[in-house]
Order: sequence, then C-alpha cells, then structure tokens
Amino acid sequence: MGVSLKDIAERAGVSLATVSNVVNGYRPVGERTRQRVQQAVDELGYSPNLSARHLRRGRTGLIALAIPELTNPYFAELAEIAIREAAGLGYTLVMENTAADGDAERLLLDGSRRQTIDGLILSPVRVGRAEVLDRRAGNPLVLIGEGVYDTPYDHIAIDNVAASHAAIRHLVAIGRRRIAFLGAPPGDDRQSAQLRLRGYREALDAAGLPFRPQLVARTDGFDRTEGRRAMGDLLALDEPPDAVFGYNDLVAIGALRALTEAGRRVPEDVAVIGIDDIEDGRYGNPTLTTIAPDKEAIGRLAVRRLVARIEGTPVTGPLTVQTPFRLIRRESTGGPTT
Amino acid sequence: MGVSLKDIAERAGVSLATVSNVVNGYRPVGERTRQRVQQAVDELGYSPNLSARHLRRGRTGLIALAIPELTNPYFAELAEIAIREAAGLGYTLVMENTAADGDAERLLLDGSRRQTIDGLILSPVRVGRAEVLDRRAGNPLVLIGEGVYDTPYDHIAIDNVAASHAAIRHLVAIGRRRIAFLGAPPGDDRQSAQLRLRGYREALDAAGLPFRPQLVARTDGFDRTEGRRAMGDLLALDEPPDAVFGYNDLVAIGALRALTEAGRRVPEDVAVIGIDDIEDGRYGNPTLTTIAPDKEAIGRLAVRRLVARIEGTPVTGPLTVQTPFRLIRRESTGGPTT
DNA sequence: CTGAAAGCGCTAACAG
DNA sequence: CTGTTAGCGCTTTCAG
Repeated sequence: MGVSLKDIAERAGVSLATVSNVVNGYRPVGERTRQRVQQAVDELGYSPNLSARHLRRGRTGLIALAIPELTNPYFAELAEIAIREAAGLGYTLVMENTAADGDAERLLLDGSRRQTIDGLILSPVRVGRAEVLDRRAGNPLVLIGEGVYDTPYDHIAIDNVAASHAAIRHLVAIGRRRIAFLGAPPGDDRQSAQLRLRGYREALDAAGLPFRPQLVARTDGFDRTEGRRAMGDLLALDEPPDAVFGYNDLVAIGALRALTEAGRRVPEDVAVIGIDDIEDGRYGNPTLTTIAPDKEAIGRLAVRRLVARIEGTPVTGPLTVQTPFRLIRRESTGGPTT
Repeated sequence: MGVSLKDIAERAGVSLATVSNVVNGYRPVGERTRQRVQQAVDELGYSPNLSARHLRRGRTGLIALAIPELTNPYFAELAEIAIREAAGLGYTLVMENTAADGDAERLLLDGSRRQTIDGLILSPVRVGRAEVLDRRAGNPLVLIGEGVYDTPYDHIAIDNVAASHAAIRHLVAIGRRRIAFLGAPPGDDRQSAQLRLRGYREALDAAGLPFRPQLVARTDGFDRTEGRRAMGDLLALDEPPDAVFGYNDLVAIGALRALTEAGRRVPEDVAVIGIDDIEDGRYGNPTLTTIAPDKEAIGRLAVRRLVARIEGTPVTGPLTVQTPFRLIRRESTGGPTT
C-alpha cells in the first residue's frame, strides 16, 4: 500500500486532521504548519486513497454515461465532451455501453452498479417511461436524447419533431416531392425514431404532400449497414424517392453508399439529409447535409445537471431542456462544395 | 446510506462474517444459514458497498484505457471491445482521453489516478521509452499500439514496419511509382508514425523506387482535416504522386476528400490506402483500401494481460505481442465495388 | 488554529 | 461450519 495520511502526519509532526485539512483546504491552517505538511506530502509523494475517502464521504466521485453504441461517432463526440466536463467538476466519467439492449438499460437504472456510481446519464432506447418511473435506486439520473418525457428526472434533448420539420422543409424547398424516411424502427421502440417519423409526416402534411407508406423504410438498427440495405429497398420501388431523410447521419451515409453503387447521382436524382452532424458527413463524397444538434450543450448540461443533483445544489430551469439545432447544408442537397 | 452487511446480519441472526461469506462465496456455509441470509439479502435489497470493499481489499476493480482520441473510430471500436472484455472479467473500464497530450500521459503513468485504478492500458503517443521506465507508480501497465519497446511492461501492437511494407507492396503491385506518405509527424513524436514512415522508405527501397522527400507530407495531428490539408500540398507539387499511403484511415479519408474536391479520379489518377479499417472507410465513395489490424485481438489481449498482472496470475507468452493484420483491397486502389 | 477519537462498510485472520 | 475482532485510510464532530 502507498503512503497514507498517517505517514505524513508523523513526518510533519502534526495530527491526521490537520493533514486532511491541508490536503482538502476545508479549514484554515496556520501558515507554518501548512508548509511543513506540504513538504512532507511532496517528499513522500502522497496522494489520497480514494476508496477510503469515498467510503467516508458516502460518494464515489464516479458518474456513468450510458449510451447505446460507442462506435456511433455521435456518441463518441458526446462522450468526449461529457468526460471533459465531468473532469472539470472533479468527477470521473465511466462509459457504459448498453448496446441498445433493454436489459442492460434496466440493469443500469436499478442494478448493482448503482452502488458504484453517484449518478447516471442515460440515453434510453428500449426502456420507456413506465420503467423509468419504477426505478428503485435513489441516485440521480439524467436522461438524454430520446423521448422519455414526463418523469421526475432531468431530460435533455433536441426537439425531434421540430428537427424533422426543418429537414423536410429543406427538402421541399429544393423542390423534392417524393421524400422517403429512412430508419423507421421495427417495433414501437426507439422513441426518437417515432418522433422523427411523426415530424416527417406532419411536415409532409404542412407542405401539402401525401404520406406514402411505401416511402417509409424500416431498419433493424441505425448504422451504415442498415442504411445501405434499406436504401436498396427504396431504390427497388416502381417510383423511387427523389429525396431521403435519414433517422441519423449513419443511416444517411449508408444510403449515400447505396446510391453510389446504384449509379444514382446525389443530389440530382436523390437528395439526402441526416441528423447528428458527425464528422464523417463532412468528409464524404458527397458531403452530407444534416441537422446539427448542439452536442456541446447536451454533453455539458447533462453533466452539470447530474452533478448539481448529486451535490444537492439548487437547480434552476425546467426539468426538460430542449437544446438548439441548426441545418447545415452540404453537397447531398445541393449545398456548397467547400 | 443503503442497506449494509450489518443490517442483514441482524435480520438473519448471524454474524457479519457469515453474511460476507454468503455474498462472496469464499468459505462454505451451511445450507440453512445460507438460505436465511439469502432471504434477508433479497428482502432488504442489499448490494455491497464497493468503496468499503475496495478499501479493505486494496483494489478498486477499475482499470483505465487511455487513448489519444476517442473520436477516432479506431479507438472507439477498440474501446468497445475492451469494455466488453473487462466486464466479463469483473472489472469496470474507465476511458481516459489523453488528447495526444504528453502531460496527460505522464499524469496517467504516475499521477493521482494511480490510486483509483488497479491498472492502466495506455496508447502512448508523446511519452517515450525513458518516461515509461521512469514510472514510479507500481500498478500494472499494458502498452498498446505504439512503438515504445524494450520496457518491462506488456506491449501489444501490430508490426508497424511490416504493415507499411504490405501497403507499399500493394501500391507497387498495381503499378504506382510516385508514392507519397501522408502523416509524417512534425517532431520526433508519435513513434508509430516514425515506424510507418520507416516501413515506407524500406519498402520503396526494396521495390527499387527512389525516396523523394517532397512526397512525405507532414500533418499536425492525424485526423480528416489534416489529411485533407496535407493532400492539398501534395497536389500542388509539380509532379504530384500517383498513390498515397496514409498514416491512418482518418488522414486517408481526408485525402480522398481533397482529391474529390480537386477533381482527381481515385484510383485512376491517385490510389489511396490507409491503416485501421474503420467503418467509415467501408462506406465512403470510393471505399478505402486499408491495412486492418486485429482489433478484437488487441483489445481483448490487452485487458486479459492487465487483469492477469493485477491478480498475479502467471502470464505466458512474450512481453511484446505482435498482433496480425491483413490488407483489405477496396475501390481506392482499384478493388471491388462491393 | 490544532488534536483526539469515532466510525464509514467491509474482509480476513484467528478462535471456537 | 460460524463468530469475534482488528483494521483498511479517510473525514468529521467535538474539545481544547
């Protein structure tokens, strides 16, 4: 075992409590004593044993960020932001990969992990409102990104319906009429996909365009592979779409690939738009038009809210926070080349 | 605070030690007692306080994976594998983002974190052999991916020089003669880049091709942006290259984008190859030829080695393990379309 | 401003 | 097979 408080208390000829106060800076300590202690700390290379501290304090300093897929760049980018923010607030963030699995999500909400972490940021995809309400664990929870509303927990997300409206309006504005939705969920899972699909329908309606069920392509998962496959289905239609709105950038990128392979021109034959603004989309050929959520805001706010709840700081603002988004027009809908 | 051992000891009318034994299964416990204890555990919803356990055991059950950039899909994919493997062995993996910063790496090697984690998997980019040898912290360390050899620590990586040879041989085999290297490090940092550059030179030599310094493009970092910028420099040469070997897939993808913007055809005018086999490369236009490391092997082996060191299990096999790689030919060097 | 002492919850000897 | 007990290293009253 390493150097302990006791070791340096002896070395500096003071009590444990004094050393603790020097290390933590809680209570004022005489200048001379402080220096002696500091010197001992430096000489012996002391650093506090966090397990002991946590045991005593009843907190671990760990918060978890649970996301459905680490390899989705959107979540990697979000995680990077959240890790930084947590570190700045003195917390260590551990990532949990739920792999979009309901059991994994439930286990995090209630399982044994709850003893290890002071709080949880969860991006739920399988778990619904009822299960969140049923939660027994008492530590703070912040929800991000999906549509589990009306719970007693903080929830930070973009307005999925409004984002879809913006995407469709853009496609309509550039003259498209047969607009497909790519990435409808198989069951009634994945709230955000339901919401985006709803936004799609509403926006078609608002534009006076008919809703055509055959233009809604289901995917099993939301990655490039599925986007490509489902785009293939759409291209096989008698009257294929002249535009595609992807549930996220990943499926949209898969769609771009399918279009390239099929020899279709983008955007001339088919325009494509996604959501997330992941970096791949800025470097593809063509580059991908997208709805860009404010990841910085989501990541930082989620961590700050969680930490505030953990520490009992009064929290201002509503439980549900809608973060801003903006449309970034790129080549896939006829935007600029650079 | 939650339910403690003591609570359930009282409830079940047994001693603390017995409860502990039931929970941990260390020592045999009578069937009747075990049942009573188990029942109390279930009724009260007990789960052990890990801080206390860690304090007592002197271990935390946490291992850290420190990588230079979480938003590089290569590392995200690797992290996903490592997290899974660690969970299977009863450890929680926390990700540390060094952001390719030397201070961050040194802090992890020796800093305060060392008290929190049982062991560290580090992908060093700035820190060299000397600094690794100087390390004072005593907990186990496994190095991955870069070229810090001849240390007393386990090291798992592909053979960078051999990988470069394979890449260049491929470009030569498809008839290229003016082959550029994209992603030379600015200083003498980033060992792996040095090694890949060395492999590049050796392979040119072996193929009887001259080494032309102007075909080595430096980048400041190793992302898409820098790849694109540096490719622009190469295109501005009087005699631009007919092939580009990128330090990794990310810079290669940036190069592809630069080529598209410049109206060059790939692979007809310029062939492109990278290293890493990230998923983006499989869905770009054109798709990217690459050297694919065995990420599964690297991620799993790194965790297994580390855990073995932590637990004092005898470790077989050499300190430095070279994991296999293979060349995957795609459109960017004239490979198949699907 | 500083010290003494209690105890967070758990595990691992050691006794029985 | 079960119980008792001594800490792991730290923070935090409470006294001085």
